[in-house]
Formats: sequence, structure tokens, C-alpha cells
Amino acid sequence: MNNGTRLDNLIHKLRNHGYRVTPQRVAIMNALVCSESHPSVEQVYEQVRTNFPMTSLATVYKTVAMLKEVGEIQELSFGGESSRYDATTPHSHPHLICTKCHRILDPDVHLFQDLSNEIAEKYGFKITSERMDFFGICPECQKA
Amino acid sequence: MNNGTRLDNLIHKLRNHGYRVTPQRVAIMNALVCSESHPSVEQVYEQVRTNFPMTSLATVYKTVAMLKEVGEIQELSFGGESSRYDATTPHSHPHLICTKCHRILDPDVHLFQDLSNEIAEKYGFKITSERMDFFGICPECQKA
DNA sequence: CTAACTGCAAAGATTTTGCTATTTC
DNA sequence: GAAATAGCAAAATCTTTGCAGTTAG
Repeated sequence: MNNGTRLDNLIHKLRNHGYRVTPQRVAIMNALVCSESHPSVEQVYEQVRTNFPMTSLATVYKTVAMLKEVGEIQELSFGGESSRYDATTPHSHPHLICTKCHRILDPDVHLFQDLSNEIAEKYGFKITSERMDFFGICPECQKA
Repeated sequence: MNNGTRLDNLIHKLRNHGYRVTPQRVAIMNALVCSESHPSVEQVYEQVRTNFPMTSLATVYKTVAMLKEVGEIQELSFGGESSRYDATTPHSHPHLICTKCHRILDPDVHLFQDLSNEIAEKYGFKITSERMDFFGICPECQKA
């Protein structure tokens, strides 16, 4: 799915949930979808403001909360630091987080879903979402 | 390992890192080690104060930061809410988190370490810690 | 004895909220 | 036109910090 159709998909999801489609929300969703870096609210806000200066930080927070509630973005929170968001795919997936340069990658791991199903069955949990983060040093930072 | 030896183990770790062993720190570590519920700083603070009223919240925060830095507790942070801590084992393990009653369980999953190794090798990451959370509704809350 | 630690209150940072004007549908 | 939303600033967390007095090693 390219970014254009992912954005369209998000817009439809909003409509289906009875939310209104405002220019601010479209700009925010577009910034989230186009970013490769799992941005923070602050970063989304700055990106949006380059093309759309009359948008407030509060609206970014509200939109992100709405997307979280609809289940279309994943929040990655860290102690102290601000949360970062992943809107690239609607389903959960693992993250590789470099603790030095703060880059976040999306590794390709298939065992993940199996693991989730196994745990759900074994413990009688009805799992709604997952989060799996690996913290470490990326190859580039290891060289440096 | 029972709680007593785990506490002794933590005390030795502190000494080895050149930190001092104060009564407050021991009380905080004991509360962390004895809790089954992955407590927040606030909860640790309240627990400690029942037996040791002259302990401050700031000291709990400082002690928790120190234990994190030494690698002896795992922090579980969530958007907005306060972080919760796991001191039961020094190595990372998955968590099952009920989004209704906020209970946190430690499921028994062996595939986890394999997954970690696989990712480290495939992406050239030097992994220092992992986090794996499954959010959902626990059996008790499903009944209610 | 002295470097590290505690406790307090104040400051920082992130996120949420109340309210009024505006806008989508 | 009516209900939802945007923007602003103020508030509500949660967490960290500076400093003076205290304590562990």
C-alpha cells in the first residue's frame, strides 16, 4: 500500500467512525503516513506547520488520540521522553530502537503473530494490541 | 530465587557499582521485589511509607532511576499514565497487561529469546534490552 | 571525615482540558 | 443550522533538579 492509499484509508476510517474530516486532520494524518521515522507529536506538529501554519499542538494531540482510539496508529511511549507514533500499518509489529541515535526501524518478523495467538490461548487473554520493542545500538552507531 | 536472596542480590549490585546502601534504598528495593503487581513509583512510595514514613517521593524516583541504570529493573511506560516497574527478574520478559483492571502478568514464553537473537543477527543490532507487551482483557474482566 | 544521599519545594516536560469561535456535514 | 472541531491558554500529571542538612563508608 502506498502512502496515498493509506491516507485515503485513514480518511474513510474516520468517516466510518462518525468523525469529521477537517483539513488539519488530513494534514496530520498525511504527516504521520509519510514519515519514515515514527515521529513524536512535536515533530508531526512542526511538519504540518511548514505547509499549514494555522494548526495547533492541541489539535495534533487530539487527532493522535483519536487515531489511537480508532486503532489506526500505534503509540510507543518511553519513560520521560515523549511518545512516538507508527501509522505505517494498522496492525501491531515489532520495533528496533537505537538508544544512541533514536532511530526506530520496523523489522520483518513473522513469529510475532504466532506468539500472540499462543499467549492469548494459554492465559485466556483477549488480546487487543501488542507492543514489542528491541532496544540496542544500530549498525551505524556501532561503527561510530 | 526467593525475595530475600533477590534483595541481597540487588544490594550487592549497588555496592559493586559504588552506590551506597541506605535504609531508604533497601526499603524501596524490598517493596519492588515483594510486589507482585509491577507497581508504579507512587505505589512503591506508599508501600514504603507504611513502615518507613520518612521517605520522600523524590528518593523513590532517584532509586528507581539508579536501578534502571544498573539494569536491575525494567520500566514499562504507557502514554500519559505513570510508568510501572518490574524487579522480579533481571532479564527482559513479556508482559500481559489488562487494559481494564491494569493488572500486569508475566507469562511464560520461551520463544522470546530466540526471536531476540534472530532479530539481532538479521539487522546487525546489538540488543541491550527488550520489551514485549500484550494488551487486552484478562479472563476475570471478560466475565464481568 | 567527606563524598554521596535525603528531603523539600520549585521547576520542567509532556499531555489534557475548558471555553469560544469556527467549520463540517 | 446544529453538532463537532480548532485554537488558545491554563491546568493537570508525572518526573527531575537545586540546595542545605544528614549519613554511610
